Amino acid sequence: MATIKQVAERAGVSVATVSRVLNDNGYVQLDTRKKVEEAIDQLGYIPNEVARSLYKKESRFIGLLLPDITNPFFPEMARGVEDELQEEGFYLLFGNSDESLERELKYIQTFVQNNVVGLISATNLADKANYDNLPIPTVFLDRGSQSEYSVYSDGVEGGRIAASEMIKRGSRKITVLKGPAHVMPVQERFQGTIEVLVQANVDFQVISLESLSFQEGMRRAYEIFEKFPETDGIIASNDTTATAILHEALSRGKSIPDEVQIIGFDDIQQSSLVFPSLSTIRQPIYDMGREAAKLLIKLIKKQAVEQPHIKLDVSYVNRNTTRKVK
Amino acid sequence: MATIKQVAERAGVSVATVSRVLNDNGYVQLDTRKKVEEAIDQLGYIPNEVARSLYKKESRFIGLLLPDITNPFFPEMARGVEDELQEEGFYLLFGNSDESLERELKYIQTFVQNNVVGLISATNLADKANYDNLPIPTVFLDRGSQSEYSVYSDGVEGGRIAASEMIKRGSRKITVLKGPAHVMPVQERFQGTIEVLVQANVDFQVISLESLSFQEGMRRAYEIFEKFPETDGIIASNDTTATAILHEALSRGKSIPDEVQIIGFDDIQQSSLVFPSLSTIRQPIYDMGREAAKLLIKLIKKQAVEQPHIKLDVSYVNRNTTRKVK
DNA sequence: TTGAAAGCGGTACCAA
DNA sequence: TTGGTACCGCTTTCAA
Repeated sequence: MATIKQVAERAGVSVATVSRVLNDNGYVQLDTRKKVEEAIDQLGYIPNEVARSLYKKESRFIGLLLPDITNPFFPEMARGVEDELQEEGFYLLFGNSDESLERELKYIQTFVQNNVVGLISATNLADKANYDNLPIPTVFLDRGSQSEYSVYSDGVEGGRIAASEMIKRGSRKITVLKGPAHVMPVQERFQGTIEVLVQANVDFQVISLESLSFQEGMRRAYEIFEKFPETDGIIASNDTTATAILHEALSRGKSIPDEVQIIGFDDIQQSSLVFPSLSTIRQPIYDMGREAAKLLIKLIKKQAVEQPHIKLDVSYVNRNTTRKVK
Repeated sequence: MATIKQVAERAGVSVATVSRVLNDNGYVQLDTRKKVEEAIDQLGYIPNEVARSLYKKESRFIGLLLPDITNPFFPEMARGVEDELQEEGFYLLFGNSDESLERELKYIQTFVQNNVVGLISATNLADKANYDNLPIPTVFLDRGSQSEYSVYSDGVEGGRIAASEMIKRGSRKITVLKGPAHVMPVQERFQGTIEVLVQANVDFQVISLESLSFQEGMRRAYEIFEKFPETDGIIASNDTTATAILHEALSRGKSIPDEVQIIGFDDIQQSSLVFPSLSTIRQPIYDMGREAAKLLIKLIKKQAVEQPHIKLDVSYVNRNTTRKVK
């Protein structure tokens, strides 16, 4: 790997001059610049970003913290983040926290140690202490509006929509899934749903979920159909649990959506591929990632931020686990 | 952010001594160490990895290059890589190449500029030039055995298994999908399949795919059912295209698996969630990621590598798009 | 318009 | 057992 010094020698100038042509600042005579550029070409020189980062106390890296990339919700989000960053010349350092506060802290520390210039976090931590007095801006993704900077979608409204679609489409004995307490956006959905259900005065039950996994969905689905066999509509916490419920219903010979309607939340890719395809509340997952990156870049560049909390709209996606509007 | 110098001052020792306690090498008197540790605690000091990296000419980062994390095949792989790395104290720098040679090169360059110590690449590049005389070891993932170090699964055998299961389960007019020429592992599957089909002397057609996307799968599915309505078995290039074919078949009222059997390849998560659930050839995706990371770490540590090419086994997963063995 | 040199925050060699 | 210091590769100030 060639260094700036070698380039300088070859071009017969000082390193300062090379640095000037590299960064295109300060005065450089045209022919001097030419000589330098030739030397750079000949040596195949690329500047060492580590040295730059050390001096400038900042890198081109942004840290992205996710609960688990294996959860189909997150790849799309990560892609949104990356696409936006990439356009702005930033790069991604990435870690799965796996719901471990310790692992999360470890990643944050490593990020900071490496002069990362910003952080995007989509973890579900109960505890914000990990993020206190960080020397870099942080944007929280998909976690409601409680933090200083955040990008999220309108969970309460999504929950409302789910409930009113369910009612509109004829369900009268509804079971609502309540996601784990520490997952903020899932609580908001739940609230929105309950609000509408209470107002409309329809019968409903609540089943609590310990996690948002497929397996937990299966377990609870079993419980639902055993305890509340008369249920004719299920509002799930997310698409993964909705899919689990769909499976359990199908394997019990329930006709979907005729006997039971199901509405999910998120609109992950696979929701259109299950059978029957899943009606759901769509979050603009990719855009959420993109917006978070945009906001973070503004913060990094110290540009004015008009909206520290960006709330994106959700919408109902009508597929085949719900009936026609009556 | 405290620096080593501040720690040294506070502890009343030299930076050299602080460095020694930090790295736990060289002689340090017990009470000196105590003083230093106290100073570190009081200042909340964490060493700057950038400075370390500059001096040592290596970081704790490994670059991971993927075609597209949004493709459900890759998250699991990335997770395998990360889990292994994390245990060894390495971190992940990550980029989606998006099938663009240029973008790929850009990422590789950035990785190198940042003293990354190793590279894992799962892209489909036709062109290996991007990887020539890199100063760091590279492991190629899911790309056959042609490169110096590689981790992949036995595609040829997988293709054979798919064909023989298809025949065993009664299909006699088989359509085989042929993935894009530049995607190596997909070609191997194809070869294995053809080999068995020819040997068994059964009727078959080949349909070429321009990509492995769901949309392309839909297009070709249409073509298959129009051109070869008598097809009674379809061997897809991967699970995504298999799922597309399943949809098209279902929407044409074909009974699956009675009229047409379908076998996919990969066993991505969603394959067990589609309906009917997809019979497929399972690749150990997570383990592939993990093995690649293991191999790379060996290379980085300059440990002996007995196996530069690691081929993992595939297996048939019997689900509901295939019939009982006759 | 150019170059010399200090400094970013560590590590490691050598001398004390 | 400890400290002084050169050095990693770059940027930037200051002087020429």
